[in-house]
Amino acid sequence: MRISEIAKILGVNPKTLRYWEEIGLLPPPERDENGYRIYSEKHIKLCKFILKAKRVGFTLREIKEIIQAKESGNVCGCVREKIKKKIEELERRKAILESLLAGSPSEGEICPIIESVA
Amino acid sequence: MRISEIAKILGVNPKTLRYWEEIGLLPPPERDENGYRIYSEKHIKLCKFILKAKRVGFTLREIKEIIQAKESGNVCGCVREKIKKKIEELERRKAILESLLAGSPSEGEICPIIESVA
DNA sequence: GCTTGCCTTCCAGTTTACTGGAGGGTCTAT
DNA sequence: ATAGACCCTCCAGTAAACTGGAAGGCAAGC
Repeated sequence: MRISEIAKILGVNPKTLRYWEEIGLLPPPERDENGYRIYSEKHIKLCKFILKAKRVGFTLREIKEIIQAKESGNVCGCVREKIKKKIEELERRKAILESLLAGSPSEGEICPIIESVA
Repeated sequence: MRISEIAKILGVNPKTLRYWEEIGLLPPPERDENGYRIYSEKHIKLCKFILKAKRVGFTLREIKEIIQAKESGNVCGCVREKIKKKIEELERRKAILESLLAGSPSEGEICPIIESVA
């Protein structure tokens, strides 16, 4: 399938796919005799993974590392480590946010954040 | 106190403080007769708030909005809304990450993420 | 008096993840 | 045969949040 078709399925701009290819995130697809990129189901799966990984906060660099780890075999430990660290980071953030929300006992009276600023 | 002093206290680059001032995040401090910026305790508090807000994932633009909301009075609702949305976002991310980790039943055998890719 | 170490402004570069446009080729329908 | 919708490459720009460097001012110490 051609670039705009897969882009539509994934809900991304075709340029984004070329960009991912350019930075080595996406393996270069076959080309037809016109030089048009021809993508396969494998690409769709990989792109969906990339989008998912992006949604949870991995950078393209990190995603690339995960994909490369897969290719060289030694994967799970590395990936699990990354994910656990992300979760810890999210929990830290959440705790701070909740502490800000919880700051004022009489709900909605004075904003604890702004209090802590002023 | 001068720029490098406050920068040291906060653990940031003096350039960062000038940048924050430039984008209107930090109110311009007084200047001494040489034109040097002179910061007060108020600036330290505000900067600490900024750093905290950054740590939990607010952008400088959002932080600026919060600070401006404070100045115009109508604050708490807006800030609480923002925080709740951030928390929801974090929870969504966390759920996805945990689903990835939970994917393989026999701990450490096959990486569910990579499985879902290949 | 000269170096050192601050400070100033201004301009320019960095990273990440795209996005847009120019300039040009190809295929299909009318 | 010509318009429209694709595709290609390449170059350049965007946004966010800095960071670096040049060029120059001031103040203290040897």
